[in-house]
Amino acid sequence: MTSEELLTVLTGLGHPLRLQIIGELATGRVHVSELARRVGVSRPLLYMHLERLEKAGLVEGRLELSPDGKAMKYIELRPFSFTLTVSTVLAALHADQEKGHSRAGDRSD
Amino acid sequence: MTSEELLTVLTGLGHPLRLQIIGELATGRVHVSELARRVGVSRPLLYMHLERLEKAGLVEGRLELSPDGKAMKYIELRPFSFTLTVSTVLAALHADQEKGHSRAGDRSD
DNA sequence: TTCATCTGTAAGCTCTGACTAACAGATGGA
DNA sequence: TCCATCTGTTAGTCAGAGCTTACAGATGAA
Repeated sequence: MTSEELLTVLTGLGHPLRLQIIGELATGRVHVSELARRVGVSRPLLYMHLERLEKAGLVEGRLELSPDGKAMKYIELRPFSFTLTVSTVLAALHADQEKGHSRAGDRSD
Repeated sequence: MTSEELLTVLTGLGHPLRLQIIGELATGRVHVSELARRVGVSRPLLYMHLERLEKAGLVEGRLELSPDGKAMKYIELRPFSFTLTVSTVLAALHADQEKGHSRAGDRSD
């Protein structure tokens, strides 16, 4: 795991609303509009946060057809487990060098 | 651990430069000016990042006198270990309610 | 005294993450 | 038809994290 991937997870979880979203999804999958109502935010805003969670691989969206024929996008939690220690960080920084990234913040692609 | 504390750690680690700082400190304590040189940033900027790391409890600063009488602020890593799972998040959200932190979307059941 | 090093902070700029308002398209039902 | 629901996107505002420049004070050595 590179530091870039690690950072995607860290900053992905690093927002109160996104923690709340994780909390809501813990009990089962929910479609977007319903989720927006539950956490009390607008849909466009929710989309933005979901995008970050999805990029971090913490959440997954699936478009389905409801019984009454309406398109519904269901969001579900992807089980995750990360250990945060000094070793984790060192491993990430080391993985960067293997990939040719000389420093944590470098962007060559 | 409340979600606020969890977020302090997540956003505390959630920056490339701060990961790099952790990496530098892993081999041993370093004083501020030297650390700034190693990670290649200005001292004022480093102070800002150190402040965040310190608030998250990941790092500790100690002012000491060098052999030649100069004041030196040594930064050292505080060993940490956090597990990031859905349960962690749920526990944090639960801890919030115990503390009476109410939000807009809170349920009272 | 002057220089080089260390400490610490304040003022300001920039850029992006966070957020709102408004749009456009599709479906089922009254 | 019109209304209610769902989907998705764009344009724009705003606040704060991130960063730079500049300051001020202390020490030891030349």
